[in-house]
Parts: sequence; structure tokens; C-alpha cells
Amino acid sequence: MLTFKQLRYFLAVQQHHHFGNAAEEVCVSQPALSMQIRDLEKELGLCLVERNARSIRITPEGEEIARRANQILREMQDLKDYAKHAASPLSGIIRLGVIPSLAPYILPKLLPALIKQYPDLQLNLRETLTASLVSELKHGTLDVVLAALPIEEPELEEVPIFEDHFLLAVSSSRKIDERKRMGPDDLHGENLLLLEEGHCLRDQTLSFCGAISQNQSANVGATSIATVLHMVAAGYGVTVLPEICADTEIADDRITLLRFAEPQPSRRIGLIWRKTSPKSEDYMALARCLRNVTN
Amino acid sequence: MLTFKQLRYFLAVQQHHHFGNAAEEVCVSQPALSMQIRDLEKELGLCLVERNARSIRITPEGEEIARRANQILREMQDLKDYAKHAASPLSGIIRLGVIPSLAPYILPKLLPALIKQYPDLQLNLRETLTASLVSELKHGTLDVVLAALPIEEPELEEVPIFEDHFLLAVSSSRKIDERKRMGPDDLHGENLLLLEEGHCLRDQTLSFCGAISQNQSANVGATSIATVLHMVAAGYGVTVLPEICADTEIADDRITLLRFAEPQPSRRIGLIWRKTSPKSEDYMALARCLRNVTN
DNA sequence: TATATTGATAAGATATCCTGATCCTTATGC
DNA sequence: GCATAAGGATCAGGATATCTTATCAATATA
Repeated sequence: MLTFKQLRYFLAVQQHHHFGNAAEEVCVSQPALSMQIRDLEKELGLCLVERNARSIRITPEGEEIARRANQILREMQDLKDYAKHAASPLSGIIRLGVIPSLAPYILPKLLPALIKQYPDLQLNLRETLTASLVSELKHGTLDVVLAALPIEEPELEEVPIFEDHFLLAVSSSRKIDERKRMGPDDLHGENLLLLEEGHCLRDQTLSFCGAISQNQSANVGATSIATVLHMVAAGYGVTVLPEICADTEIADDRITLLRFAEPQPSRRIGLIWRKTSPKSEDYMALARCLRNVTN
Repeated sequence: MLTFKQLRYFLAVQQHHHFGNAAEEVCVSQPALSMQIRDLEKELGLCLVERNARSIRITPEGEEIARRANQILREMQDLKDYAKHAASPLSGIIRLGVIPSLAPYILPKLLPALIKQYPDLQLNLRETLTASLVSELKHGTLDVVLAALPIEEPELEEVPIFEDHFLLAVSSSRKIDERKRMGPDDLHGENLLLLEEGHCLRDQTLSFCGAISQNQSANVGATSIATVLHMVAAGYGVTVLPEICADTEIADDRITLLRFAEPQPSRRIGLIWRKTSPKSEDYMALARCLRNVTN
């Protein structure tokens, strides 16, 4: 069978035009090199080196083979370089899935920090609902997911990043004292605006104040938090907003944010990956990085 | 050291997603394959396959490595194919040198015959003077040379192809009976037109009738036989023309060709190559082909 | 003619690789 | 829960392959 060693030895011969020197270059004895060349020639059924007493000559076919061998060894080196590059911590490709109620708010902070700290990391991003993310994670299409905990799949590892408190967003026309701390009861009779089915934020909101406003909420199903907030600003109702979205979304003074009374409702944001993933270390580092940008 | 085998085994794993089946495909036992994969991963310092109890998964880096490995193996196969192709008789690259007083006359016959009989042969042609051809042959820049014998270099093999008789080309205005057989004496007092220095044909002509017309010939030195013949046609003198050129060059009825008396002067055309060349067989076949097209 | 150079060859030591048996972990069926 | 099956890892022993050292053969050089 054709081997890389044969090609390497042959290239040395082709460069040195001398078996002895070539052998020295590849750090073997001259007979070892001679044999490999002989094997290569036998393998290819082709004379590559013309030996005449005092000097050697590469045949035209030999030169062509050398060209090809060179190309192959170069690509081999590239492969090794790639591996070396990818082996350093938090480098190479990581496919990260993020839920829609986090991606727009956390990624603008995360990405610059990651690029700065781990310049060799190449992040492939995907934004969709938790159910899809978990499915893709289990299937191997994603490596790691940033979502609300708990997921509680036995094969998945999850580590918490931070607690994301919920705020109540109401129309500023309501003239409520911002220092007032809200309780679930204060939602009585309010039109609660929610994201469409499948969003974990919708489920969390409902489980927090579900019994209270079950019926009113059925009529909405927005596709993004921005949309919901526009509706709040326009006076259609109120919504529950994760604190992490506040900075980005509330440039609108028609909306007032109210904090809930302790114990404040919140969602726990965490990082999830397969327990069997060989890059757990990397994901831990990613989690640390996430904590840094979110506190 | 990274080996070809490791890449092949890994690609099998990547395709089958199963060590056992992959091992079967590459015709080794499963432990053997496992070890090669382990060695490859150690070599690259990189986890390529994520093993979890019941199934395996290729890591993103693994997929990238697989892509590169595939490319490398494909080029390896190309190299083998090239070698196989080049190994068949009279195939691959042959660099042929031909002297100027032969190339235009013999190649139009030779090339079609060669292409028909040896379609895998790739002929690189070079036309220049004998001295250069021999030098390049000895240096290895050429593989085989078609020229006038003898060369008589100890390291070169030469085989005769055919005898190329010399004819005397004179202006048709001379009204000489074409059936008359010329002797060297008939050149007395003629203006003998010759190619420039370095052409073997010039030397051969001079050695044949040198003593006779030494002084008259000094004034010319054409760069091609066609040029010389134009001068003959215009009445500037006579020249000695190899028979092989006759068909091609004498479409001009202002020139009459006269045959010399026996023993007719001639040059012996032959094929020359390095005795150490690994393709002597091929050159013998080439010589046979040349004889077929020149008799 | 003696000597040096250079690749080929031979013999023995060493390293590598493979096979077959077995082990370990995890999922599945009863 | 327990037994079984699946699938990869590990191990021991033997087969191959590869290397090194010593030597040879051919040729060029002094």
C-alpha cells in the first residue's frame, strides 16, 4: 500500500538528487530510504529515479509524481495545522443554539468578549425554540445550547448562568408609581400579551400568573418581544419582560417597567450540552464567559 | 506520525457511524481500527469521534478533518491512476529532441502514427542543433534524441533508423539531364550554399565535398533548408539536400534534384538515449515506429 | 592501479500492527 | 430488576514491516 512515508522520502530524494543526503534529511539510514523508494516504485509500477553510478536523475514521471506528492504533503500539513489550531481551548467550530428571547440581548455582549478572549473560536449560531434546540442538541446538529433551565434530559448536562428576573411592562399612560412592587394579584383584569406558542417565555409567564389571566391571554401570540412591547406601548395590555431585554428594548417612554415584589419571579438561564461531548471543558469556559457578560 | 491508513480508517468510521462496520469495510478487525482512530486522535490532539455507549458521532472538527482527508485520499488515488497510466508501454511523457534538418520532414509523418499506435504517449518536442540536444540528453533535460549518427558518447545508446541519401539541388535553368549521376567533382566551381555553423548537415556536406568548395561556401549561412533552397531557385548556387526533405521542399520547379553516383553520400539518422534510462524499451519501440514511417 | 563515492543488498534487531479473546458500559426486553 | 445484546476498549501474543549496521558492487578520480 502507498504510504506517506514513501512520498516524503521520495521528495527528499527529488530535492537532494542524492540518496545519502536525502536519508539524512528525513533522519533515517540510507538503506532504509533506498528501500522505501524501491517499494514506492514497485507500488506505482514506475521508475521514478534513474540511477547511474555517480549521480541520479528523476524521470519525467518522477517529477510529475513529486509534484503531486508535494501537493498531498502540503495538504497533510494543512490538516495537521488545522487540528493544532482546533485543539487549543475554545477554538475550532462550536455550534451554539440560543432561544429567541435571549439571542438579541445576550449575543451583542457575548460575541465581542468571546472574539477578544478566544480569537480561534468559530461560533455557528442558530436561533429557535427550546424544543428544537434540545432536539438538535441530542441529535448532534448542535453542540451547546443557551436556554432557560431546567431541561432535565438525562443525557444532557446543564449549568446555570444567571437568574433573569421578570419585570412587568405597562403603558406609561397608567401613571403607576415605579417604586411600587407588584404582586401577581396586580395582573387581575389586565390584558396579558404573550409570545406565540412554543416560546418558553410564554410558558413561564403563564405558570407564574397563569391562573389569573388565562382567558385574556388567548387572543395574542406575537412572534417577538419587540412586537409585544409595541402593543404594550400602544395601550393594548401589559406583558412580562425578562430583565435582560430591558436595556435594549425600552427606549420607548410610553412603557413603564415595574418590578415584582420578592420573591421576584425569574427564569434561570443556563448552558446545556451532551454529557458525552468531548468539549465539556470548553462549554464550562463558555459558561464563565457568559457569566462575565451578564452580571 | 500521521499515516494514510489512519485517514482511511477514519473516513470509514465517518461514513458508517459504526466502528464494526467501518472495520469490515477496510478489511481489518474492529480493535485494529479502534487503535488507528485512537492514534489519529492522539496525533492530532483532537477528539474526532464522540463515543456514547450506543452510537457514535463525528465532532465538527472530525467532519472538517474528514473533508480534508477525503481530498487527500482522492489526490492519492489520482497519483496512483497517473502512475498506472504512465506505466503502460510508450506512455507518459517523453521529451524528444530533433535536429532542424529532420524535424519539419519527419514529424508530420511520425506524430500521427504515434498518436494512433500509442494514444497514451505525451511527446514534448524540442528542435535545436545536435550539440545542444546531446548536452541536454546527458543532462537529463531530454529523454531521447533523433539526429544524425554517430554521436559516440560512451554513456549514450544509439540505434540507426535509416540512411538519408544526399541529393544535389541545382537551379532548373541549368538544364542538366536529371538522369545524370553526379560525382563530387561536378561541384567544382559551383557556389555551394550551406546552413549556418552548428548544423550537422553543414558539416556532413563539407566533409563530403569539403576539399572542393571550401572557399566559396564561406559566404553563406542560412538558418533553414527552405531558405537555402530559395537561394538555389534564385540561381545563387547549389546545395546538398537530404532526400527526406525532398518531398516537402521541392514544390518549386525552378529547382532540379540530381542524384549522386554510387556510393551515394548519405547521413545515417538514428535515435539516441542514455544507456541508464529506464525506458530503453520504449525508445526501441519508438525507433521501430520511426522506421515504419521512413521507409 | 589504488581510492573514494554512491547506491544496493543482507542479516539481525526493533517497532508496529493485527487478530482473537475478553471486558466494560449502556440500552432493551421480560 | 435482571438478563441479554450491542458496541467500543483493552490486552496478550504473534505476524509484518521497518530500521540499522556492515558489506558489496560499480564507477569515477587521482
